[in-house]
Amino acid sequence: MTESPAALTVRARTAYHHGDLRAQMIAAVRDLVETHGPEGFSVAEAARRAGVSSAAPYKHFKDRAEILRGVVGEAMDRLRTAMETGAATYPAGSVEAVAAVGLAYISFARTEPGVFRLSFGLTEGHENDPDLQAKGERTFDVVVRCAAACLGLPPEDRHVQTCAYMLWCFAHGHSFLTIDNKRSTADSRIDDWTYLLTAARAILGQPVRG
Amino acid sequence: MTESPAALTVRARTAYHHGDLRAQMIAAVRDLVETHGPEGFSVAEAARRAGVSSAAPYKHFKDRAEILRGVVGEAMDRLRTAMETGAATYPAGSVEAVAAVGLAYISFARTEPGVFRLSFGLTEGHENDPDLQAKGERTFDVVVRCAAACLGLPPEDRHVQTCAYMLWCFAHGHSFLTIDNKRSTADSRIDDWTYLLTAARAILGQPVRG
DNA sequence: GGGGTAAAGTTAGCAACTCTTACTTCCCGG
DNA sequence: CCGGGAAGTAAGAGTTGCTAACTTTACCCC
Repeated sequence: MTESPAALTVRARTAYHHGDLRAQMIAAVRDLVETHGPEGFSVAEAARRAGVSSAAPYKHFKDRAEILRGVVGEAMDRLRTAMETGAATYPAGSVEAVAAVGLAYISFARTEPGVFRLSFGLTEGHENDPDLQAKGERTFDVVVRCAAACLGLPPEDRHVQTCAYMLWCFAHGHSFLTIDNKRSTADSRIDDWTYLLTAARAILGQPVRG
Repeated sequence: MTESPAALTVRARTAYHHGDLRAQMIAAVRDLVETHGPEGFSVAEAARRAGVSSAAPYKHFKDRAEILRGVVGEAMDRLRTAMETGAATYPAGSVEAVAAVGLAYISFARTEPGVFRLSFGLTEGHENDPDLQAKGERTFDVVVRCAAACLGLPPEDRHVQTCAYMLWCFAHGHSFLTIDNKRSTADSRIDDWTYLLTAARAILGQPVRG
């Protein structure tokens, strides 16, 4: 907050002895969750990896659940930007742009299944966190805007909202079923892009009702 | 108690001291998972509820994960029968029958979110269990048969498989987003039935491609 | 009935984990 | 240079997963 060595002070405020343990904990947890599954994570092990005592993390996080929330919050940000850049690679208003958003979603789930599961499947206490809920809404807005552009309707339109939600359902379900290995071998032969494009066309091609 | 007829002997084989601890453990775990979330379950607490020592469950289950697998297996059976009876309430081949299957799926998720999450979201070691995988396939077959009847094609048809999978994705995603409280208030105003019927029409109404 | 056997339960205990408390170390502003 | 506070440590309470060694119980066969 003091302005003398502006940028450095801000960094030093959180760095200190160790060098921003908060960020390093989140990184360590991400790694653990990815390699050992969302359950196979412990504060103790993450602290060990960060090279600090097992009590140190509690100076930065209230409890275990808050660490998870930190990881999820950071993941949500990355997911949203991935979706936005995905949409930007196709003409605004095209079905392809919608499918690209879904592809970004599924790619995230594929490359970081642990964190993805953590973000959605688990309810270790972050199910009603207002901060994360807000981030979730912002992420959903990306889908809404793309659907609106594609349908030529304002984002507030009820039909747009419904379609966007249906698209989200589809991508979400597909992501989970894929990383949970629940798909039969027959399903796995078709690639994500075909699936997404087909779904987007099916859902957005519907007549406006109600 | 000592009757020595065959039927009683079979029961006594599993009953014994306590009265089928295996089943009581599964019931206790179901209850715990439902009230405290999928994470907030411990073998110790479940044993406490069943009125036995914390080591007793290990006479029936290899480890914690096997207990979970037991719960999931039992849940899968109930889910499948619910889906089958759902389909049976509408004329075979109707879109409504397909939607009813989805409704059974979502209703299960709504009434038993903990067990549902346990069955799908978590990967505590049951992700590759062949027994559960087989049960999963049988459950999916219900969707496939309904979709086939609706499309007037054999269940082995590629298009049927794809449509069934898409329907599953939708129901699965909708279930998770609902129980995870990820839906915006706008979405929650539409009921499950309308959603499902719309989705089924959109997906099954697609032209046969490939 | 009386013993052998195996299932089902017990207590005791280890290692690991979460989180708290009390103490130490280090940086920074006045 | 010194006091305050942030960031760390060590030690410990309490819970958990699971194992080992033991006891109790019901059944089978003679």
